Amino acid sequence: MTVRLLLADDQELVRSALCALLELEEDFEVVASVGRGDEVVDAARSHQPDVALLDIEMPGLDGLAAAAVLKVQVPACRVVVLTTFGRAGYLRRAMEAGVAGFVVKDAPSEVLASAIRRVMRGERVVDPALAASTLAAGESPLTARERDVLTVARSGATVAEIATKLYLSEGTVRNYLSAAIAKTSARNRLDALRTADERGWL
Amino acid sequence: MTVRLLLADDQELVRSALCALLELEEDFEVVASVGRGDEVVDAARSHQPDVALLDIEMPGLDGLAAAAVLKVQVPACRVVVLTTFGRAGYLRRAMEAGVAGFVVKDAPSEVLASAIRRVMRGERVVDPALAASTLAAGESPLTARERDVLTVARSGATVAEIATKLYLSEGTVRNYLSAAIAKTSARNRLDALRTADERGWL
DNA sequence: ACTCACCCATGACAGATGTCACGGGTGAGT
DNA sequence: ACTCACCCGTGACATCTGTCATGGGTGAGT
Repeated sequence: MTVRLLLADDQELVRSALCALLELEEDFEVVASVGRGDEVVDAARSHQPDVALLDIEMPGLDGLAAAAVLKVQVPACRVVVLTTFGRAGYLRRAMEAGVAGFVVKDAPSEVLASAIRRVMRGERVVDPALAASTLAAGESPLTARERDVLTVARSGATVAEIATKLYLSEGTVRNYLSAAIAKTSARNRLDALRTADERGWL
Repeated sequence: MTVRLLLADDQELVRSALCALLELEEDFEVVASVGRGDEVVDAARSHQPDVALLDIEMPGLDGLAAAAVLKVQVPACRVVVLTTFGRAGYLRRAMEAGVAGFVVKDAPSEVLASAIRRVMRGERVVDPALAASTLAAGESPLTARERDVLTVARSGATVAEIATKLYLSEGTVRNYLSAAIAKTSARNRLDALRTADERGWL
């Protein structure tokens, strides 16, 4: 019984390389391959894969968002997220999206193959080291607004510009930034941005 | 006549996937495969590949630095840089390192194959769109010291901290930062960091 | 009803940051 | 010799940031 696979990765070369790699396994068959997040669901509907391998960084639709939609629209298709970064926030969001497996790209290829097979048996597969770091990073202490302010600040905007963009007063923006800096125990706006980003709090 | 290839990429999965992909071609043979930049030269010496495929982001030694060393130590081995980002600065540094080809990972797989074959014929291969953007970004107007200050600032350090770390006075640090901000026509330290990074000026 | 967390805002203040003008030292190129 | 670019520094100034106290409004939970 062969496993029918859907591949989604925005990097053409990586995608076709993965395809070549997986086709080497006797029991795998790649039935569809897309380069954008918003093409995942359509492809899954028409090809009915058993497992979808999704990268997170994709144009159109985030891989995790795609996973969430897939969960509803094509529930028979299980999702394995395959991404470059094992960042804490990603894992958390992935779990919330109902993902069955989470594999980082610097794992050896046997890990991916075995993850796919185990997911097919109904198991949930996550790299233990990753799970630990996610637990360590914890839930995001940032409120919605604090996140908003931080993400706008990321582009290098001044307080005044953030205020205009979010229809807030400058004082309010400063307050949110201050709160965010305190919660990340940073010294700076920049520092806060860095650590919040690292822990997947954005 | 088969082309002997050396693969270097820190992501296990991508590396073995690329290996599978390239082995599909009749005239390619992967003779070595490493995951760290500082293993490239040793592997090249012992396996004598015709072409080395190097990723840029690697632990130990930068892919471009590895290319430069290779140029001297194993001159018979041509280098093709294969990387995620087509950032302007990378291309420039690659050319300075004497690289023969530059391919981005979101190119289709035929591009990589043909690039390798063309490099074997002695040609230089660069994506035209990439070359154009590099030309547009231009040379870095930043002086060495301005770069230093910026890179330290990246970690979210304050002026005082940067000063201590670089053994400078605070005033000098402020001056350099100010100059860097002006040269990138940014509004901020953060903004300057962003744009300088984008253009490969760091 | 009451608490609590979050939203938004204002005002005030210390300290950090960015800008400017200025000066002195070095080495490379003309 | 002279220019020029870069290095490093100082001092002063305006502005931007980050912090704190304070207060009002909302909705969810007890």
